Amino acid sequence: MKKKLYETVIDFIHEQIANGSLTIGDLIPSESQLSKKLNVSIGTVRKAIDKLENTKLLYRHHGKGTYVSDYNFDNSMFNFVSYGSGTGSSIRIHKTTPVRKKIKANSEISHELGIKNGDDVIYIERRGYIDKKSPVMIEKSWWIADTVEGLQQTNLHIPDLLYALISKQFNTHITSSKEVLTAGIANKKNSEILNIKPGSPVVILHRHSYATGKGLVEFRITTGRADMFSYTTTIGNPDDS
Amino acid sequence: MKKKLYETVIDFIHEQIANGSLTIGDLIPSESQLSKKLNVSIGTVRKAIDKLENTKLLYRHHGKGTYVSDYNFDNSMFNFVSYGSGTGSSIRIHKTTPVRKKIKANSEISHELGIKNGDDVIYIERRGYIDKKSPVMIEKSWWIADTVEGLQQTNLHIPDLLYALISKQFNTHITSSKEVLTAGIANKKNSEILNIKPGSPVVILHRHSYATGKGLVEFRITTGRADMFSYTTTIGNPDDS
DNA sequence: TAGTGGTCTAGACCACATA
DNA sequence: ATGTGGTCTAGACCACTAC
Repeated sequence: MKKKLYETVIDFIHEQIANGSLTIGDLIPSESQLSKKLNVSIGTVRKAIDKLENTKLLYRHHGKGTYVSDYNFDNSMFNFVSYGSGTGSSIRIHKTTPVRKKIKANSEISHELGIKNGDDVIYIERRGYIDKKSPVMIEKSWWIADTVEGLQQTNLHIPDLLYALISKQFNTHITSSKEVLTAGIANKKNSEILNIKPGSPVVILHRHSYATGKGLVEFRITTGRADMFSYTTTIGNPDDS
Repeated sequence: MKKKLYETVIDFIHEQIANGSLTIGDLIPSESQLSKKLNVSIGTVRKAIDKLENTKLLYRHHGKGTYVSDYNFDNSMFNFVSYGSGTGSSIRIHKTTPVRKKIKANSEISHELGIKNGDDVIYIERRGYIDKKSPVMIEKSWWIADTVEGLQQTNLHIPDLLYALISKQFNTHITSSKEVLTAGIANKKNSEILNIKPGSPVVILHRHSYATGKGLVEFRITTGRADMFSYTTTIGNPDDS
């Protein structure tokens, strides 16, 4: 398949972000500048930026320019909600990473990731905290080993925003995710970790994440206290209203 | 504000669907035909169709044409899930409408809809069934009265797909919605309706819906049995992967 | 006034589907 | 071979922002 011109523009911007030339809040070069630099027409640049705006990596401000957004795939649409308020706030959760190792995929995980039983995967278990006390969420994720080889090394610091690391370190850019949310009941182990009574409701989120040019790369299960999370999303294009 | 040309194209297609000239599965006129008919350039037609494809009203098939999709805003991303399976199926739920009336908005509803306390709203209460037995969900919705005046008349049949009626009858086209989902516990009244034990987990969905040219028009609260629903969504643009 | 993104045009050429 | 959507070009003009 021939590479599309607007994809080279997308790749260029991804690269600028990955290598640190561009970071959150930065103004990217104007459309006409990119057009000259990359030798493509301005319409092609616009198409590329349209796509990146859709994925929320960039946002435009008429008359000023186009900025790198702070949109955070890691938080997904699954947000901490402060007590009593129904509005999904975007309080950032601090995460620890108690477990990380390379393992062989069992039948469930290989099925979810579309690989063969026993293939290498890198397993990461994280816990999310609002404050110093007990965690409010447990996050288990399995990565196809090839794409993030080395992530299991304990000398590699994992920041709160895992995908930012994945982008910089492994040149793997998560551009979309599919999430399925259900409600459930905490089992004994999870209730101990989350410091809630066994039988308390929890929200369970299954996520499949896809990277540019690589397809499905991660499967993740997040379990959160039902009293502390809500899930917010938008359907359709609000700009059309 | 001056009307944009591509909006006239969007309006044209909405109208064709609303008046029945186009319906689910139909091939819409080709881009060049629309371009001639509406006296706009083909690029403008493409931009309009891009937008409608984003809202999932249309989908394109290279070499064949552009079709009206069966995408259903009513079902939202909140889908019935069959027992034991974690995959969100798209089984259609049959709905009854036991309550519909024009009322004055209380403080909560007026706040949610951005209107004044005591303004007219049309209240619709519906229940969703998988089979003939007990309902699996309760749906309460409040509409700004002006936009759907007459919806409260009991001689007006409300189909399972409420938005299809709203589109045809009131020329109001829902193009986007914001949804917030939380888990909760069934109160006494709801547990009786849903035929579950009080204290059982339920999923609670708050939805704000927006229509072309009218902004926010509906606020809705849906309560469903946690054992029978999941919520599925996609973040970003899957085509980029 | 200069620079940005937003809209719109009028083509060319390519890739896919159908007959 | 014909018609469809998909990519790409090379402009024009408008609307918003900053100085």
